[in-house]
Amino acid sequence: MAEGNKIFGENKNWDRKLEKNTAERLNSLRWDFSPYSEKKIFSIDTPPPYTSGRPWHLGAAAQYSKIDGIARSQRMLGKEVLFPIGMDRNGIPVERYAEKKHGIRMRDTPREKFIELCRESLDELEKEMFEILKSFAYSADFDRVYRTDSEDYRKLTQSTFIEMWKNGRITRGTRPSNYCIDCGTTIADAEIEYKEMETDLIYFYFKIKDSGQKILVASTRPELLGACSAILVNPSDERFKDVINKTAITPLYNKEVKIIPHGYAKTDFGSGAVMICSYGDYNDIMIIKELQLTENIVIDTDGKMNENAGEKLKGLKIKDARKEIIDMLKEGGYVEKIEKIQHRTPICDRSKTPIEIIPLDEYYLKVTDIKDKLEELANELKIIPEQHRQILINWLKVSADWPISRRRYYGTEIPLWYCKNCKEPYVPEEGKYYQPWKEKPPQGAVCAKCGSSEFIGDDRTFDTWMDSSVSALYVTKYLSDKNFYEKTYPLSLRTQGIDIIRTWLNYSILRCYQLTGKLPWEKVWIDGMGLDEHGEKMSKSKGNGIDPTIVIEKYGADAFRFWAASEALPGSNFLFSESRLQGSSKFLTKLWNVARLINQFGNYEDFDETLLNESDKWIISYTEKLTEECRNSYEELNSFIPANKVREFIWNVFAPHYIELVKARAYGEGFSENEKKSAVYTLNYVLKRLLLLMAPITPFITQTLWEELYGGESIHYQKMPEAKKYDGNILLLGDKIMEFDSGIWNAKKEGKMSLREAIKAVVPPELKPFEKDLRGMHNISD
RNA sequence: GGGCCUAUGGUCUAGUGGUUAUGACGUCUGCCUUACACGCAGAAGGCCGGGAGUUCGAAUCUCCCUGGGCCCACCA
Repeated sequence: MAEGNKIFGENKNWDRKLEKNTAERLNSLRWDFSPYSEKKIFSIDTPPPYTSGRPWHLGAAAQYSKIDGIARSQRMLGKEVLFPIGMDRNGIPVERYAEKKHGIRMRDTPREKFIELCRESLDELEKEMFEILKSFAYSADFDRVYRTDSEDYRKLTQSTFIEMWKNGRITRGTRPSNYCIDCGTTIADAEIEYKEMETDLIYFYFKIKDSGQKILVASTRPELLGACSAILVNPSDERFKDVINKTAITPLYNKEVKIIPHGYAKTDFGSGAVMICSYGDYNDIMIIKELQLTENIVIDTDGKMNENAGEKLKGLKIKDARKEIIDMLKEGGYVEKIEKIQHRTPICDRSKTPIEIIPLDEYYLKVTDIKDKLEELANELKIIPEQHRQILINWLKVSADWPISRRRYYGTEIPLWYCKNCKEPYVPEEGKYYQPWKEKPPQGAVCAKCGSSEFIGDDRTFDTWMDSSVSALYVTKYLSDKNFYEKTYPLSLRTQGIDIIRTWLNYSILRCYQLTGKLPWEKVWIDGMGLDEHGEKMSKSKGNGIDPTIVIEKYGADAFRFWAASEALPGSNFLFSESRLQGSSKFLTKLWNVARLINQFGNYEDFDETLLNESDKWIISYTEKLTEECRNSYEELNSFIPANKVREFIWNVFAPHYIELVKARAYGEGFSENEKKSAVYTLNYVLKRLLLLMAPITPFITQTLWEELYGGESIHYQKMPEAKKYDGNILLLGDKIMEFDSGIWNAKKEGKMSLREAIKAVVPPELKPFEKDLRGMHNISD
């Protein structure tokens, strides 16, 4: 206590320096989870943050601080809380990061070496992320961090894949992929750049079958004419009303294609009629899928035209084929005109070559046949806030089978081999981590079809969402501990951002349902986005990301956490604002000074509550009502309400009215010993309660004040008190007290009196029980 | 371009059919009142984005428009 007084004496403001004094004790608190606890289990599936070159900006840190508030409040509400922390470490972002950092290209680097470089980067980046999390006292189980690229985790991803394979949930199909002809590989969306390039827009005619009519089509990709499977015109376009739904004949190829009315065709571009080819661009993919048109591929992976393009074009490179076919169209008299246009072209970010869309053989996870069931599950799930359910439902409605294989290096390997003789896939047993690109299949592997024992490993990896979509299974020990799994699955809660509903939420439900037949959680808590001060999403490309460490160093972690909790209701977007953050920091200083004052008076813990003064009964009733509101909100995973209610109470009621009302009594000036004790007891009663109510949101200041004033076990091991019965009538009288105070203050102000000066005033009859305190507070004379 | 969400004093936010619309930050005025000047007290500031409708009555419900956000797709 003596030391405590010293801390109070020297520090009039709460700041980062004081937080750092407490940080070590705060971060060393442990909450070991036991599935056998008698307490109610509350298990949380938290997002494993992506460990990549992507900066961990303030919006993300704010979200994690709110999630931590949920875990802390649930502990204080008496639950046994499973609060794991994972690191998502698979996939393209880290590959790109390593490429940039070392100035290398993934496919020019030996795979083994490249993986090693990725892992080094991940370890460095991960360290920084742990530091950030600990800087604001994230209270997850850091002793058991999981990593999605660990052998154990990848084993789970692979085992669940094998299980699904055996259940017939995996299919093969071709998928239009980005392909760079110069690099000779598929490229990821992240590796695509867009560049304005000048291109020829060719206007040429198709004949209409069984009539003398023609239709004029404009295309930048005439070499795909052989792949044309439909012509689209806008249904409202008067120019085409005579030919809609008729059949056109492709020039040169003489194939029949339908003229289909579709909103995708814009009346003001080109001729208004667009030909759909497999595949000119991504819209073609959408349209071909939507209208169930047949694809006809005319370009091979070497960038040359194939036999489907016809004798004259076969073997030509795309550019040459385009020239050739334009000449052929001209010769045939089909061409109306050629326009030069600026065209935003997708190009490979390395070779700067325009990308081609070419179908490749990929694995899919079946979705379409269980869409209805998934929608039913999505409706059963409790979603906070409710309004975000629609986003999930909308995606479920349009979801197709999920392509899960990727031609990348740093990811969980697809655990398959293929028979050298007959190409039949060989699937190993679950329960082991496999690396088919460098390992032989398990000993004794024999092809089920032809009996051969020679195999080639699949060198692809999974889409990263294949890993993260089973986080709910990993943290509940689906594979490794049956008892644990049964006690913890389904989990109580999934927490995540609104931006990954289509991916993480959607795929997790899909995968976990397919494997367990159940929803993975009871509730999902979906937070909004942290936006910059202009309301735009923080991102590396925009350069508007704000570094949370700088903000935390400047204003303190609790100010940051309090700001995050109090700024917006869960689910709403929140804009970064330095001045509001400052406001939070001022509030904490206010609380600090309230505690400094109360600390001076000591405490009388054994005071008999039946002897309480009326003013004290008033503020205690107020406190109980506040407790009720806060507890209810915490039960509903909402810290916005507690943060704001507590701030309003402290700043608008407790400090200006109650404390001023009883200050003289607490000092013992002109009051009996019992009256003094009653005030001091109540001041501590309320402060203690406020600290408990705020502990989940602001762990540093509450830990510090609790240590200084009340000692004993950490505040974070305490239970959130239940609200006692309170007197509604006295609360109404309290409002009158506050009105009376304002009246006096106004009168003194108008009379240019100092607040200490004596004033003549009449205390209204209903405030008689408070008269002595009021007279002391305002220095009222007769 | 498509889907969804959203719009409250200078800035942010509560409120979700019914008397004078909540609070914070900022602004202005006056105060160092033995916890706090990162404070105290007081004040100004809002046709609740625009338009139409439902209703006895709308910030609150419906439709349209406009701005913003998220995800998806990116113009033959």
